[in-house]
Amino acid sequence: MASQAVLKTVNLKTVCSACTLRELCLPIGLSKTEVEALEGLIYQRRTCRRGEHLYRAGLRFQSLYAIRSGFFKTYVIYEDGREQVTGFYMMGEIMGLDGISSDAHTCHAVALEDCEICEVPFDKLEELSRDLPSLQHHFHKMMSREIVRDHGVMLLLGSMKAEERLATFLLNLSQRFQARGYSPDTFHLRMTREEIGSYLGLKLETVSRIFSKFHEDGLVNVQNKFIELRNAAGLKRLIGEG
Amino acid sequence: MASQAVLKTVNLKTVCSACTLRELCLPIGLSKTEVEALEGLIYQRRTCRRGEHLYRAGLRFQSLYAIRSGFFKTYVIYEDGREQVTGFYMMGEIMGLDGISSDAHTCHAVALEDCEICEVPFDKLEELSRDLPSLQHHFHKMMSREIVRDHGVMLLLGSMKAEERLATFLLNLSQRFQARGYSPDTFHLRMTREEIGSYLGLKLETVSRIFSKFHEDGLVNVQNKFIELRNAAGLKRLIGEG
DNA sequence: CGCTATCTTGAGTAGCGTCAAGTCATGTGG
DNA sequence: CCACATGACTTGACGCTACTCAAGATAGCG
Repeated sequence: MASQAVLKTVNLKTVCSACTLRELCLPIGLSKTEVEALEGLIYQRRTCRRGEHLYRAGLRFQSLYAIRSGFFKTYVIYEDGREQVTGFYMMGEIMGLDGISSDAHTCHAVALEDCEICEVPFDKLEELSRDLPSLQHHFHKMMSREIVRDHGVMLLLGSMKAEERLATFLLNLSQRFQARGYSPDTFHLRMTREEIGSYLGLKLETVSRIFSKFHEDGLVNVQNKFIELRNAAGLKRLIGEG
Repeated sequence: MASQAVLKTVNLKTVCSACTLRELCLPIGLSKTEVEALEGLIYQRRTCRRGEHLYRAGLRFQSLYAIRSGFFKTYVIYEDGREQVTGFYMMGEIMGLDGISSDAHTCHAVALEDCEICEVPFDKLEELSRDLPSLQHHFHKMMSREIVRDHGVMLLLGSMKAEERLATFLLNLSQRFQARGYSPDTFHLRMTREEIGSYLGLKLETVSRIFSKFHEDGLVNVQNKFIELRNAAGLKRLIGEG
């Protein structure tokens, strides 16, 4: 508990230029002075405890949020109460891009574990990006990447079977952990079966059953939220045969 | 044929400031001089015949495309040949935003009828938007709107039943036609049942069956591609009861 | 007018959802 | 530190939705 508090303080002092995530986050490809300018506009670095909402649909949009550590889910709620998870976000990723369209957030963002985030006021970011073409361009790339990511989810939801969806999901997580320097084969799921199911358009029982089947087939070891990929090639093959 | 050619010439001469779509397209909210600056960077206005591809996945990304008239679909193809329609685009809408992320288009765009489009070189647009904050902001809104739209499709694909999906689809088309000054109750579908099905995560037979059911229930008149909404409220009610 | 693409409709089936019961993990208060 | 409550997960039985396969009708186009 004490060591955690210390860690938190250290991290919160870190600036973009010293952040290990700068190659994944907004500063990608910026020069030293450009990164310093970007640092200057970060409104505040703060923490978000597990279960806490970072923002809610309908609230006024003012800032984007870069995740320094931790794990979030975003979701939308339809009029009749239906809930759809629209994404899982981890360190180095930017949340809140959906809010620009109408000056209000259109989805909810909740922390799935204790998190640290950098709040970036959007008007300041637009202002700065007018002076820094490379920041401007990288910001456009990040928005575009979100669109491409969503197209991938549409493909998954629209034309994959349940097993293919879960295999795709696991391989995607694996690849993102690897890009952040973690093991691609061994990781903890931060979300429940129900949240996975919502994201993949499946019921939680189906997710559970398929985890069990993958386990039996020797593709993964599953112990609750602890996942070990035993045969990533097998998972990939599973997707290609639809 | 002759009258069509004349029409085409007239339209191609039109500039943004005189375009009836300026309230839906990039010039939204720009001043007169700003719109003129935007006009200056439009690379070319050209036509695209039915069945012709405007761009293909993998090709170098250079421009965005604003639709002046006509109808497009975009789709992605997975390694194994699976095809997923990711969107239908009509006049005033911008295509190609997905290409920014990697300097290459990530999906295919094909005209579903003869079209007229304005090609906007992206580097020029970034350049100009550095000088025109309102253009910059509106461009960001358009990208964000695309993300929000995709979230809506994810909700549809992830948690709606077949009938709800088709009802949502019809109401969405209706609303977009209305926003363009056309009848919200009477329109021609430009796409096949198979393309609708791909977009909605359904098979073409299912789409056909549900059209027939809607017809029997007095919700819509369906005569091939000609659609007449007879009871929009009924369609809306149908969605709310999932 | 005939060819082809598109659409409709039917019958049978597979895959995933629903409902239900029971197990396991987590955390809290006594 | 243990007992218990609560939420999360697993597994089974059954049912329904949407898919598959197939045949025939219709529309669009040369």
